[in-house]
Amino acid sequence: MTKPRPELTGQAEDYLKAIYELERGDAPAGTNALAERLGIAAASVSGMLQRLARLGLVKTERYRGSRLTEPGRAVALQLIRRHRIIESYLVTRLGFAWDDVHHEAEQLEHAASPELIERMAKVLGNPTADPHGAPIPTAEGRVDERRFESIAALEPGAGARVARMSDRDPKLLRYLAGRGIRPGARIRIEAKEPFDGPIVLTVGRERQTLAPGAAANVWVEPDASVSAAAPKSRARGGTPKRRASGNSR
Amino acid sequence: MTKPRPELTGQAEDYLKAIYELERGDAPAGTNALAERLGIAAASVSGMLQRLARLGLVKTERYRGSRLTEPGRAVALQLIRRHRIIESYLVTRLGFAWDDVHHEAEQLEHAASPELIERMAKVLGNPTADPHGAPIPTAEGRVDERRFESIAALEPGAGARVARMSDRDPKLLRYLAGRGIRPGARIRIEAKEPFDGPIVLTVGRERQTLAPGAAANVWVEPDASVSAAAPKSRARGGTPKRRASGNSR
DNA sequence: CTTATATTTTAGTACATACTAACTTTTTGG
DNA sequence: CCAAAAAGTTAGTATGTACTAAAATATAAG
Ligand SMILES: [Mn+2]
Ligand SMILES: [Mn+2]
Ligand SMILES: [Mn+2]
Ligand SMILES: [Mn+2]
Repeated sequence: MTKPRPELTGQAEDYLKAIYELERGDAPAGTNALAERLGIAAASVSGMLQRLARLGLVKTERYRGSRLTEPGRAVALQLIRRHRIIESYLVTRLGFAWDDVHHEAEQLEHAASPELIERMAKVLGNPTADPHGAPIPTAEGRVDERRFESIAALEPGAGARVARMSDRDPKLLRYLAGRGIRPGARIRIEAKEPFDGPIVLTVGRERQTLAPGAAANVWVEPDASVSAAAPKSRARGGTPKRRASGNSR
Repeated sequence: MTKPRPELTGQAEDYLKAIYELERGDAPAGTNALAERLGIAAASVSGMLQRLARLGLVKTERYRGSRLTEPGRAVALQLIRRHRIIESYLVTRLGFAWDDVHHEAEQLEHAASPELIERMAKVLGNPTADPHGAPIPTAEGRVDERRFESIAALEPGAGARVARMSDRDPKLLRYLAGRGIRPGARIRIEAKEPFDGPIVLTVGRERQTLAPGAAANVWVEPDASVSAAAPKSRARGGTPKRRASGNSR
């Protein structure tokens, strides 16, 4: 039943992926957000969105934003599958550094055939997450879409397990990894300065301080085994904590 | 010293590779030949050649043909290196069929970074030939450029070792492999019918008949150990044997 | 030599993708 | 509710790459 969708360009694929990553349940992906994410002028994005709409891959509401149609979503998920399997393969079979594979995968994802991807996946034992903790969609397009909270959203006293981190900035990844922060790591928030101040946390048994800009790129799931420990002091600050919502970027 | 040549498109790279493969010592690559090889209209090729000339990658003599400049040749050789290492990797590490990798490599060669290629090469132990017997240029751009004779050019009685075969047509590759003809195989020409008739040859100890159209895609090096055996009957035919020249395709 | 054929280039067009500048619509803050 | 700011779109242009049809040049045949 899979229609032989007439070869999309790599560019178009990247747009679909970006929309997938930016639309948030009810909220469609904004043109400016897409433009920034893709490093392309907003005007150009407008144009491309119209083409994608014409192809039935996105639904655009003028001046309001865009969301994927079902076919568009399917394309995006396949691309994401390719990306994440490639990343996994490069790290585990070819010795790439985990902070360095994103860029390579960004290119290869458009050139790798489904056969290649399935062969890689098989060699790897059909992994379900990439090196950065991101879930890998199945060949049928199913994917774990749970959203996690970022470290920046946790309150002092909270314990958590790092589930996933953004792979887009190698420098940031290296910085975080150097502090022991990587998928699977257990952390506990010790203190949090107001006004977007630094976050003090324990990683393993090291105490670390993290800028909220960095913390926003690390998503965690609650971890009861660590949680109960520290004193649940009322958050002291002034700024009303806006729940820094799930896994953007 | 390597100027940061401003990212060529994959298309442009493929043109350069095609020119490399089609120019023959003195003879420049013809526009029509390029067009056929690339599956593109001759008029379009004319246009691209002008752009490549403007970039200093080819030298075109109007109405006469094109040849690579030194920089152009360097680009072509790097592309060929990527192509052949990818083919080798896919066959030996990912279980691809050797008659099936060409198409995949044709895409990946434009997306794979030098780092990826060198990592693959290392894992493979820096191979010097791809699965079809084609030599792999070094990272510095050195390559074995010997030309071999095709089976079609051999006289009855001649013994030879298969050095290399065209990888462009999977069906043909499967056909030939099914007859034991693959790089390294030892053969001997038993008879050759005139007027482009079939070629009778021994592969291992099997006797095979081969159409000249197929034989033209297999290149061999002389093998003295087999050569002396059969009776060197004078070629019987009428057609003056035009030396079917080296490794085209 | 001269013409017919083969090869190659030019002209004109199209599509994908990008840009900047100018304009329109929506959102926000007073 | 309204003006300013933010977000998004349109207009006009550019580049890469392709096409077909027509013209130019080179080569082969008589
Ligand atoms: Mn990409
Ligand atoms: Mn990743
Ligand atoms: Mn190619
Ligand atoms: Mn090959």
